[in-house]
Amino acid sequence: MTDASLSRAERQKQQLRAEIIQAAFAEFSARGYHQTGIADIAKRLGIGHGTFYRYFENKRDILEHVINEVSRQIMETLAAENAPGAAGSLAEYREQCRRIGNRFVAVMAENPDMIRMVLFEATSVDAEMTNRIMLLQEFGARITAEYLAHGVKQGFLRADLDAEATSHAVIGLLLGGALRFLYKPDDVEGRERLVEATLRLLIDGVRKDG
Amino acid sequence: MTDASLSRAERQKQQLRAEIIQAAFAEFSARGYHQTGIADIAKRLGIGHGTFYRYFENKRDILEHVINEVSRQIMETLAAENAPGAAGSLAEYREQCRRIGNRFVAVMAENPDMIRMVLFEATSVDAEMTNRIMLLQEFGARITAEYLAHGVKQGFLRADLDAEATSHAVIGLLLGGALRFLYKPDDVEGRERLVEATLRLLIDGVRKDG
Amino acid sequence: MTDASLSRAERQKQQLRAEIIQAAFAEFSARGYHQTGIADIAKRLGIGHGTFYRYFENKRDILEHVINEVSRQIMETLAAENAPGAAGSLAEYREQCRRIGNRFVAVMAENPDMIRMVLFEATSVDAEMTNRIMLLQEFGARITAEYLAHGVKQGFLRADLDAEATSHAVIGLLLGGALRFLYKPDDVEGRERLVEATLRLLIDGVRKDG
Amino acid sequence: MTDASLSRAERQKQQLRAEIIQAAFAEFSARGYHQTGIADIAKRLGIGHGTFYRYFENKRDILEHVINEVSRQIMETLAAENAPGAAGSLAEYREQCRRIGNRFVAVMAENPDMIRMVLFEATSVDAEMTNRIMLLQEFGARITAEYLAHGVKQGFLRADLDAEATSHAVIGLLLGGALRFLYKPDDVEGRERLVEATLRLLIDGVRKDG
DNA sequence: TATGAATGAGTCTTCATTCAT
DNA sequence: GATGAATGAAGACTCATTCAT
Repeated sequence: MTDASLSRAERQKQQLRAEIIQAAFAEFSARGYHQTGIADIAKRLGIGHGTFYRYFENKRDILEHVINEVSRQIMETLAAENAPGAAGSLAEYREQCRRIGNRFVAVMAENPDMIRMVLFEATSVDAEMTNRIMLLQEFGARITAEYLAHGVKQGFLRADLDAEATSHAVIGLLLGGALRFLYKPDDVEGRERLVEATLRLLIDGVRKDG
Repeated sequence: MTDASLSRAERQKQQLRAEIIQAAFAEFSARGYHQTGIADIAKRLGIGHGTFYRYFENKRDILEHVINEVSRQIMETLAAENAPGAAGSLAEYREQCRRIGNRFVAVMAENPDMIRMVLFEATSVDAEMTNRIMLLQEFGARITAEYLAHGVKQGFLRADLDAEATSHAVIGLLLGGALRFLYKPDDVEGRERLVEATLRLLIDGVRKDG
Repeated sequence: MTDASLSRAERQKQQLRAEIIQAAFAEFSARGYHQTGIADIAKRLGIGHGTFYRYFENKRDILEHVINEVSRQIMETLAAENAPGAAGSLAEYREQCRRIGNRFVAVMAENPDMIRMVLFEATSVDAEMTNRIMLLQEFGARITAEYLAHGVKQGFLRADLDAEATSHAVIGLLLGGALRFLYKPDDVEGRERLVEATLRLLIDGVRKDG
Repeated sequence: MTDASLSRAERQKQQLRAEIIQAAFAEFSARGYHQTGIADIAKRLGIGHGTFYRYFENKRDILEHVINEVSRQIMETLAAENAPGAAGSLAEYREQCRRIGNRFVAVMAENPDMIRMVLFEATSVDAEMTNRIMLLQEFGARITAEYLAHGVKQGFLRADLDAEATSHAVIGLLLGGALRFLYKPDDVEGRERLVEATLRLLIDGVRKDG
């Protein structure tokens, strides 16, 4: 994202831009989008709040960028490292799911506010923003569907599995898990049990000869 | 809720009170809590906005009542008719799940804004309100856990099932399904496929000898 | 004020009217005119606040009647019993002043809110009402001037006394004393010392051969 | 109060702050505290009413500052120039009283609304503010008591003078005089007669061998 | 006649956004 | 480019007053 060919001033600008997004994320998460003023974001960075408007159009604009950033991280989490076609057997598939699950858990544990941001704050602004969140879900579902379809083709998931419909159910599983982070952020044991239960439910629910 | 022993005036008051809650629900769902003014609610009913304050303390208060009403409906939907201990076999259990699922779908289909209200709007107001929503989830999970524990005891769900942890996963399934109603309110076919896929995932994921 | 020839209903009406004035006085004194609502007055009497408007035009109107009542009491206190021409010597004059002073103190001690009402509340409403309070002062000054003029004529007050101007100064003495009741309602000893000091200042300040 | 070391912007800010206090004083005096809106104050200065809130917390806050300013001026008037211990004889004492009296008259004549502000408006807001006004009186009384006590010690005021109690009576004299300014702002002759009569009453009322 | 439900004018206050310095 | 002073639209809430029952 940062380019070595940029001038020093240009890089500083990019840097501040990123910091504003970070600060906005922090404030929006902590107090909520509607309860946060532009001045709060600026104050957190120690800059004048007029400066904010040199980097972003308006309050809605910064939310957009915050959500973009969070979306990017979530999508990376779900998509990275594990190609849908990597698993060749149910055991490998189970391992792949566990890896993704653990990665998802790790990211959420590190920053539980990400889920609050996309599910609670972004969805209270306007239809367009809510729609973006829905598309994010859709994206997750599509990735998931590919995994499932691959498993069916490979023969270790049951042949009559409705990959597309099931993928939405799987996204629900992820959502349910994520919400537990918000309600009980410190319940590490409960979280691990939830991961296990979810994986078991998922694998047993989709595998062949289940 | 309405009492035949109440005077005519008293009944009219109860009636208007209920209508204000209805109107507030409609406005909050349509434009969002933060984008809705008390005047909007009053205008929808054709009453003066001062009248609103004869029935509710303030904006936060009406939200509370709206959420109470929605919560009540959701809890009724999940809890009514089907006792956790009613199923005696996997087949009966499957039927029970399908009945609950269909009922849930029917309620959501009739009023998809209920989920928007609890998941999107209520969660953007303050910590206390968000917590209430979390408790609603918790309630759903507890009911679900009873169903699961019963199945384990009866022997048609696998003995090593972690009923409590799994119940949270099941709530996620419900949530995921509900969100589809918001994104694609008119996709009846997709909805039916999702119900089927979710039931299949759930049953196969928990049943014995899975 | 109440007339035996009035019908029973009429007398009840007069009675309630008087009670409303009493209640308004109590509320205005306790919370202040601007902080008191018509509903507060009605609630104190246990009547509907619509009823209020059957007895008084509006909020301003009830204040007018409260002030009239208080004015009447104050004027009675100052004027009653002691005719300006009653004193024939300095000693008698001193006794007369002491009697009036004690009477004034007794009335204020019984109801210190009277002074608050006329000096603090009534004067914060509008020019017309403030003017009425000023006229009340004027009335007090005129009575006082008569006492003083009489003393000059009788020869026990100094011949060059400016009765009219001095009368305003004397009203100031009364005011100053009255304010002490509000600030230190329970300082009985201080009050008695103030009465003594005021009388001494007054008598020595106006007597002949001073 | 203004500091030469302040930046230009800082000085302008101080300036506007002072102007807002001035404007608030003018509006509160003219229409009354309760009848004055923040918008009225802003309009008088030709500034947006949002600007007001950059300088003062709320309506109550500006009143506090107005009263502080008026209090300061009144206390300066009463306390400045004339040390309580300056007079060495009754003649000097009389001159001192006349100087203070004239100064007081001059200040009141220039701005008769000061007395309206402290006595009428401030006392109609809440108990705390009323108490501040009482303390202002108390302050005046204490200064006065020092003058009186000094006179007693010097021997030109009578030995049995109750300086403290009498001081409250003297404050009453000042109050009574001040109220005349409000009722008859243009009666210069009456005012001079009142000053004379008050001084005479005061001096004769406290001097030795009276 | 008494009531209190309904009303909306009026006011405070916040905060996103602009722009002169 | 950065700043923060200024702005006013917007919105929550109160309460005196009216009037149907």
